Amino acid sequence: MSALNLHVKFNMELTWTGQEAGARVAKDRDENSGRTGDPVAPGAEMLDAKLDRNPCPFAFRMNYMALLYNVPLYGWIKSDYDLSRPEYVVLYSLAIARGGSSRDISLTSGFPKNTLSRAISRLEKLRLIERAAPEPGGGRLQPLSLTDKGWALYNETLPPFEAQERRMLGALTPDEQATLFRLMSKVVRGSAEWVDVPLPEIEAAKAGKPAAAGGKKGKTPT
Amino acid sequence: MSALNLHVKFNMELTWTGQEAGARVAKDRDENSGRTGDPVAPGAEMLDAKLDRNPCPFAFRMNYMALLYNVPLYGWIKSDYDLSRPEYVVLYSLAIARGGSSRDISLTSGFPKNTLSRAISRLEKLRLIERAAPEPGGGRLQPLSLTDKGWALYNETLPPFEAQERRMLGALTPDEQATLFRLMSKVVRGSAEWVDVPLPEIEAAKAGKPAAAGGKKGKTPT
DNA sequence: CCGTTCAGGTTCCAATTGGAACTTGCGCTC
DNA sequence: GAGCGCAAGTTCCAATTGGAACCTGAACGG
Repeated sequence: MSALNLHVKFNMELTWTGQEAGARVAKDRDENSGRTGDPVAPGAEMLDAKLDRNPCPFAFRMNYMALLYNVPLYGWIKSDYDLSRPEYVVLYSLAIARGGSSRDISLTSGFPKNTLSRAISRLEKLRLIERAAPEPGGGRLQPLSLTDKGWALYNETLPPFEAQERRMLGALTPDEQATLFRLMSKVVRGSAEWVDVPLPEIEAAKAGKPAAAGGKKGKTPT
Repeated sequence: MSALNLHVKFNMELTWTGQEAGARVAKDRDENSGRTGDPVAPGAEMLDAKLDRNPCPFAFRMNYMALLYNVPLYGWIKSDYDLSRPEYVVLYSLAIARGGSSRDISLTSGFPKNTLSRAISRLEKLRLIERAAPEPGGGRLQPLSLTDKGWALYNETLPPFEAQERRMLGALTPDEQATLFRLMSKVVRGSAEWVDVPLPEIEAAKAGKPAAAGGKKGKTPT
């Protein structure tokens, strides 16, 4: 991740339609450059396209918002604290749920366990977290927790994360914020119903066309 | 990204409070294992913590939802079509906004331009996209577009993306979906106001503590 | 026109990543 | 209470990634 400083002005401009229906993008300044004194932000047309003519408008918004949030914050954590994103995620996760294990963090953050293993080792070496003795009934899980130093770092770095969140939500009224919050909660909670059910559409695609390019593990059931 | 098959059951259990206030996590089966016939999903406690006791509840939901969506879909694209995520993003972007350039895709997807350069080269080699002659007034921008083969691949792979989106929104009524959609749009559109304004909280932190660990470019203004 | 600036795109290379195989120790069964 | 299976965590290594430097051609000013 890197760039991301769109200025986003809504310009409509749907000139030049190719052969099929739909809009074209190309350059932005176009007819404006040197004429209208209104410099359209670069990439604005594709942004509009992705917002307005997207078969997955929800997914795009979601990913774009994640970008807006994560890029500046983790960039800052990296440059000012020299912690990678997985490392900071571990720290953050333990601040919220002390005693959590690598597995828990993996399941709630999506990072693979080897990446987390490394992150945890480094944080431990930096004396930001520590491993407790495994719980009696808890299998091989290693309960982790923040050291005082870890807590200090967490407390020191939290405000910008909160601020960015507030800033993003600033476009909404308090009521709207509450609604957004409620609906997103519903989606997340609802995901329990289907997370481990494979998408029928994918199964169908696989059945019809058993692994396209190369077809690594070309299983062709039926 | 890899795992992600939580079953999410709401179990409350706030036993064992450390020294400070707050909840602990550790293992899940805990008192249940072998007793209650209700196997709590692994990681459920940390999930609950991240949902209920998170200073950035909005950001978590956002990232978690992105995970739910992206992991299975891009995993499938990788295994069945041997395209990386940036590669598929290029394809998708051009399907929506034909004639777009690498720069546009970078700005709307967050991938750095060298990653996209590679992705574009590969897609071109695979005859999925092609570069058009640069537009007259468009600087050095390379307008890109899908080949017939590219369109075919896009049309073939789109349904699961749409299906996953529908599945995620399945927890909401149509009205709620419309609301969620409206609010997310507002947040994204509103971001134009602040994307390139550095977070005051970060600036303050930098001023007070000029680059912590190591302090790569230790600028100490004032 | 010619030089300078600027930005889109490419290349280089070191660092990070993550799939896969492996290790280890709990907990279950016989 | 010995063996087995399972899953948490680690290690290995090849592939991907992305920061930084670079290249190149358009646009602009003289």
